[in-house]
Amino acid sequence: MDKPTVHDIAKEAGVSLATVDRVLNARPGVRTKTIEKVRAAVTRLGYVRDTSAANLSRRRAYRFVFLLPEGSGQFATSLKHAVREASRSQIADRVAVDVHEVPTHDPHAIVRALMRLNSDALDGVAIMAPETPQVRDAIVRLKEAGTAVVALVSDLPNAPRDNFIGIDNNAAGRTAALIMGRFLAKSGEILVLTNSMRSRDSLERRLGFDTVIASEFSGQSVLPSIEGFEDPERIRCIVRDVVTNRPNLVGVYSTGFGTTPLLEALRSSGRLKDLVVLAHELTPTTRRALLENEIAAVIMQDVGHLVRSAMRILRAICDDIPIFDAQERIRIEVILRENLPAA
Amino acid sequence: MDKPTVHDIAKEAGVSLATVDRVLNARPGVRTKTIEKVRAAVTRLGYVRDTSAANLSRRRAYRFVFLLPEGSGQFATSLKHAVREASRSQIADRVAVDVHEVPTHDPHAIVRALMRLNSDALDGVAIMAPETPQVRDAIVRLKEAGTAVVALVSDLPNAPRDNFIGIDNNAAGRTAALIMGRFLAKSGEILVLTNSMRSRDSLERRLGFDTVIASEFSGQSVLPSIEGFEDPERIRCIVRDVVTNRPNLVGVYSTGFGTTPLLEALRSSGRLKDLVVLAHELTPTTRRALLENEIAAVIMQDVGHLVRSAMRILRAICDDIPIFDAQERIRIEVILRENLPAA
DNA sequence: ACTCGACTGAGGTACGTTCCTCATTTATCA
DNA sequence: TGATAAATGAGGAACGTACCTCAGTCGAGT
Repeated sequence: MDKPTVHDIAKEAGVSLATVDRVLNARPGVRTKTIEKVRAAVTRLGYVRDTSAANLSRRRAYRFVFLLPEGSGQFATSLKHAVREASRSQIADRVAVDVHEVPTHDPHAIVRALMRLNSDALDGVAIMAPETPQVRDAIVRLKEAGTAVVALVSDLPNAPRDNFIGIDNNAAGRTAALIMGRFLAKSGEILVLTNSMRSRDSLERRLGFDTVIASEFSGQSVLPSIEGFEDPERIRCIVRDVVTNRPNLVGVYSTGFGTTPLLEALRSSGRLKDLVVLAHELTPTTRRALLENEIAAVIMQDVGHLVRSAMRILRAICDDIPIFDAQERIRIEVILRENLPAA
Repeated sequence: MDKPTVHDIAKEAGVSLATVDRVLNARPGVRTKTIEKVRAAVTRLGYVRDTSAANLSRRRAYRFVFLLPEGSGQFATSLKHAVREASRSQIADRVAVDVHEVPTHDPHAIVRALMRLNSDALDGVAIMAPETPQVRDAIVRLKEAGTAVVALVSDLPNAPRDNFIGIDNNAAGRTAALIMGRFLAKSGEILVLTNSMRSRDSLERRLGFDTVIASEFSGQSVLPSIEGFEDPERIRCIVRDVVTNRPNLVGVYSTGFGTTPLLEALRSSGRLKDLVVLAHELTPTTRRALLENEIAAVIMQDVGHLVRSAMRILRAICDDIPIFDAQERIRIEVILRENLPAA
């Protein structure tokens, strides 16, 4: 009736506890035939290892590093905050997390940060960074040293990362397009502000957006992307320019960072209330803009979920246990003024 | 450097391990002064009890019951599925879950099911049922017997439930209204199909919906609610009637069960594609309708999250440890065709 | 000062697992 | 067939906590 333990397995298989242990932990010195006997007993009794007891016994401690974009961006800040919060919860039981900040726009700095990581004192890494050949090489090295690696927010599909934790950015762009198309009362031009076309997530969002607008809202035309490069002044400048020269502008889609200067520029142009504005990520800026009806909708991913997911997945990889996908799928959330989560 | 243990606390406080144990587990026979000393040591060292070791030691096993609406409704089915799935995950470590199904429309049956529960063999209950005085009394009894009780999906605000796990249904209705209002190209009449005005969640959704339509989309008028009472034939009938007699109908909002017959009736009327239809909960029916562009949007709550949350919260209540709110907040999710989660 | 009861200490066992050591058995090959 | 290595058994200590017993200490009231 009770959950079977290793002792039960030993009895059932007609072997000693030591042998069961050797089999369960893949230690050498057991005949294939004996291994089979133990395996059979395990399935027959439906044994599942008690992870907490196991971790207690082996004094397991997980050491994880989060490699996040440095600086004051609101999204990055909330990510860091989420990491801190998660490390104080039950999920972070027996795990020590370090956050390393790197300037995202500098590929060398990212690689340097990756190289600095000491695989001996490390069990897993969660990386949010654009993919470059050097980054890929650094990840190969980490993997070879036996470190678990997951990509966060922006995928690194050509690197041997164990997992990607984030939304399907193409679908996010498509979703934004659908909302934009249906919210727009009249047809005209749509401005897309991206972070940088080098970063995979921005690119995919733009692609998805264009596809849906083209196929379903052919009355609308999408202007070439503006790259913000995280430079507020640059963004303000360009946006002002577009607003002045494009009287036919009806919508704006901000795919990444830079929503704050964007809104500033639009606000001062006096045309903000006539435009349908969509942005990504719920930050103090976008929250306020939603409440003021300046932004129609925000596409977001739950950073708390993102971080907790990363921790659970890193643990699962370290322990070589299966990942519970349903729990880890990051949703593309659509936030309107009325379903704004409590601050 | 390492995490402090009870031994460290004992040393730090200058008392014996037994005393620390007495204090930590609120056992009698310790002077207030000594309690203080131990408490001080705990905060000074930042001690946190190792829950897995504790549970291992006390051979803790949680026995929970989920009281869910019986029958074939798609939402109820997916809830039950989520319970099964969750009980096979790490969250369900050391917990045994039972699902009891009750006919929701029969208040007596619910009460009978509640009375049948044996508090001695039970640590917690998650209930999804409309609130009636009898239900409230039964919950009072459960609480008095020391059982943890949480309300699921539909709140029981006047019963002494420990917690409500579900969305803010008023906000959900408001969100639906906002989408409806912005999606509608022309003004007209909106039909609202509810489950039953007796059930709290339907009522709140309707209220929120009306408020926002009235205040922000005054061109639209909302027809009196149709109560479906989970009777497909009845729903088909009434909907057919409304569609025929209301040429000015522009939108339909289904707040609960009954979306399948609703869509059937609308489809056969030939007017479906001209209407903006909103529904609740992602089911095979609504999923398909989204893909076919029959439904514009679905408001949903993640049932998997709901169930896992319920389990975590029930555990937390049993162990008398704080609840990690950020993780437990159930989001009002807006699902469009493009951000449909993978099946 | 003595007694009684409340408080405290010391030590043990247990939970299910890991990871030792050491002795013993079994299979394999010369 | 004996030597040798491989496989197995038996047992114990540890992880951090809970909970038990029993003996000892302390303080208050008489």
